[in-house]
Amino acid sequence: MSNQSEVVATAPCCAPLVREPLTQDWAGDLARMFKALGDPVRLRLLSMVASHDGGEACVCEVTPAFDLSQPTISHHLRVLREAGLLECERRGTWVFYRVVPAALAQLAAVLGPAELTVPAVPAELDIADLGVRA
Amino acid sequence: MSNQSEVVATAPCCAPLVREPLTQDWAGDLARMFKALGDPVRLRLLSMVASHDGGEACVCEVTPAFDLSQPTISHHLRVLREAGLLECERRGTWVFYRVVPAALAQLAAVLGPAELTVPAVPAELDIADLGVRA
DNA sequence: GGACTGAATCGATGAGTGTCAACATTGACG
DNA sequence: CGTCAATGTTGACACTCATCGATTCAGTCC
Repeated sequence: MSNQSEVVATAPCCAPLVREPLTQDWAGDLARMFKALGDPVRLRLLSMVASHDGGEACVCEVTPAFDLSQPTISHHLRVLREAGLLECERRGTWVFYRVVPAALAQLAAVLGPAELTVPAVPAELDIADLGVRA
Repeated sequence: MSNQSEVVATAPCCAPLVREPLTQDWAGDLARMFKALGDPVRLRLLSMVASHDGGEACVCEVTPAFDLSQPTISHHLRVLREAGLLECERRGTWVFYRVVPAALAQLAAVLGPAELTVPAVPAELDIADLGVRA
């Protein structure tokens, strides 16, 4: 609704990935994180945790959303945790997961025309546009 | 007080992934792209192409950087191409690859400026460090 | 303490993936 | 034409991964 206009097209120098070839070590680290995201179930898990109230969710809250067994969900959560994208904390009987913002920020920064340099305006940049333009 | 912090407070919506649970379809599409990035070789390939002069590079220019056979490199390039992250064009004997900026932008946007998700202490979150380090 | 609930781990299995050697294809150049 | 160099494709193999059932571990409540 509001004028999102041409806010996006900033950042002349941009993502490290575009600026110079990745080192082998760095590519390995990043690949481990991207690989963790390379599964629809894990992506949805991450999103559900991130968008849940308080930025955290317990396993029993996210499990019913999938047609998968509890061990499988637990496995995927572990993959995300070992990739550094999620962290967990036991509270009584339940285990709560929440995202690690810095990890997501790192990935976004590597990929993208970093919105980091954008001042204030980008309330909503329409990803829908970017997506459907195949 | 007129800097980011206030904007952050008034802009609760940020990355789609954090704002609401991903739909199954969307997660599938995104996962296919992330999976393509989930390999160190492919990440380096993408980076080498993106950072090459003119934003494009031919296979013979990137292949020597790896201890892999040429068919293997070709395979990885194809995976990146089918994921929509690269596009290629034949020019004489050579085939030049270049990145699809919109695809990278989409992924970066989905992951989102996690900066916005941390309302309290945005100043101390040094994303630049995360990016360029090492 | 004993029974119950939520979550992680283990072992197995079928599907998927990275890699290579061998072959096919495309275009350049005598 | 015919040959050569640059890429893509195919088939095969080993290895990884997603998934499940069964089991185990951690806490709570009676």
